Amino acid sequence: MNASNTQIQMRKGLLEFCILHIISRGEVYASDMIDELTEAQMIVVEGTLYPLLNRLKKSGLATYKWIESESGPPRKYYTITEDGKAFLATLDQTWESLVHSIQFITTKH
Amino acid sequence: MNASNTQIQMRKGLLEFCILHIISRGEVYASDMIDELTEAQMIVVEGTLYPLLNRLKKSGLATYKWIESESGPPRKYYTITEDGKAFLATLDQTWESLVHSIQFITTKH
DNA sequence: AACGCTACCTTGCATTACCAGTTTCTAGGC
DNA sequence: GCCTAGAAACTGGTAATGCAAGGTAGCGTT
Repeated sequence: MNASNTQIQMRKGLLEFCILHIISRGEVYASDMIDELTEAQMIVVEGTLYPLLNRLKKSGLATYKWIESESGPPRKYYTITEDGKAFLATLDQTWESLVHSIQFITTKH
Repeated sequence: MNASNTQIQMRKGLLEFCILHIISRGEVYASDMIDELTEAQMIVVEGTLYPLLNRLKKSGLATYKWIESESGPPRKYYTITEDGKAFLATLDQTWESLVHSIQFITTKH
């Protein structure tokens, strides 16, 4: 039970939330997402991201289309679906509730 | 991939954080903790709490002593250790960082 | 002594993130 | 054409955690 492991565990499930937000703003592919997450200090590796994207696709929350690159292999550009938008709205609420709950517990005299 | 499951996943690792905060305020036993968490709208069941408390004990972050009840079997009253206080301080920082990261991602134009 | 309640604990399952690779595809040099 | 380098997507295997559904034991009441 060390701090780095706890950090990982705290982030569990929040990645899905972050990815949905990122793809809700426009078409991006995996490397773009990693860049954005890294900028926000949420380090993610490819091996984590790809299974997550496949889960989102399989659940109908996200979709993608192949777009050829000017240099290199084609890329999967992801976008959010209508179902994804609705789901994201509930996740926003869940996150708000969670923040309030933690606030309540951590600030109690 | 439904909302309730996501809710569960989002809370992963945060329970440990909450429990440490609760026992840092004084001696409590399991039912007290569940009451406090429920009041904060963090639903927890016994099967989740007891293994977590054993982990905290085994890691030296928390300790307990048996106290007899006026009505019923004796109870384990938990308190935080010095190591637990130090660990809790790092968790406070981790939580702050996490909130900032999510804030950064969810509010980006 | 039989029952119910309380408190503590255990087992099996599902989910998720990480690590360490592998495969596929394109571009460019020989 | 052939080979290498690099980018992009993907794939087991492992570890950690929460949940559901139980089980065990002590205490008081009837």
